[in-house]
Amino acid sequence: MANGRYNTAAREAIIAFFCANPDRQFTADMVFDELSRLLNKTPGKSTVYRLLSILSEERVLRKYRDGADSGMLYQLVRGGGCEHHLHMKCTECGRVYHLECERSNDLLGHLLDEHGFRINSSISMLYGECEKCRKG
Amino acid sequence: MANGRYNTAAREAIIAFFCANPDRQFTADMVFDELSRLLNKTPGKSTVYRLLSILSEERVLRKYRDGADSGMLYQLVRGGGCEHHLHMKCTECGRVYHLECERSNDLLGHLLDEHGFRINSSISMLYGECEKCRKG
DNA sequence: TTGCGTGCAAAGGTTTTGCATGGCA
DNA sequence: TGCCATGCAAAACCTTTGCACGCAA
Repeated sequence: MANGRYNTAAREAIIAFFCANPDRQFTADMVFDELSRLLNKTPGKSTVYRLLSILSEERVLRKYRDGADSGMLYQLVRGGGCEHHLHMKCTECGRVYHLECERSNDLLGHLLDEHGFRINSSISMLYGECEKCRKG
Repeated sequence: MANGRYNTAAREAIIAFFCANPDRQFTADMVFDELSRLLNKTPGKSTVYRLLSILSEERVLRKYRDGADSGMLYQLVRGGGCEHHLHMKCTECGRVYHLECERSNDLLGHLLDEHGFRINSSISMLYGECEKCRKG
């Protein structure tokens, strides 16, 4: 590989798994369980932890915590532009929505201009219920 | 006490400590260290953990995690109304600001009416730099 | 052939829990 | 007096790390 890393089965499987679930996030344990189901030969848990850390450093994944109970969570980093809009995570289904609407960006400008707060969108998260879950 | 709990020195000291620092948040370890400095007789660490959990259940404190590295954090719950506005935490100084401005609330209404998202303000947090920290 | 990747087991840090004792009301 | 609170130590949990071996390029 270009970056001085080898392209192994475990690495490919993890990337493929996250790409198949771009708007969801998983703990190391959940990834481990999924790989166990998908692959014949399951990588060890420490390999999963190591790959998740490496992929986070490479900015392929985002690593964060969420709420009071969870362990570390990992999610695929979207192509680009996420630093320019807010995100909202549904507390029911866990999906993350990109709030790429003008009103959200207006607020960020207002907070900077009038309140002096420079919000870092890529690490901020709003929580609530999405439409599907509210009406479901 | 009214809620079937006893009012002990450790409990009072923890509440007093958080009341003295209403806009900051602490790990159990930090609370333990502070109490060690403030009190002659320091409560054990497990007592600190237990009291922090109990106070969180009683909604005196809020218990949450933050970012990729931190342990559990605890912060005093403000008197009321926090469920009606957004909050912003400065990544430099750690202070939490209450965004009780019309524009923030407009956004919440917009997200509900136009996008179907019902944001839960009390568990959402924006991160960024506050004016003081930006200007050094 | 070189050096990164992997698995296992052990270590590390944080938080919780069991149990006997101590203290509030 | 009856519960709740506390301290200590052990357990539980999640994540990282050391080391020897395996495998990609």
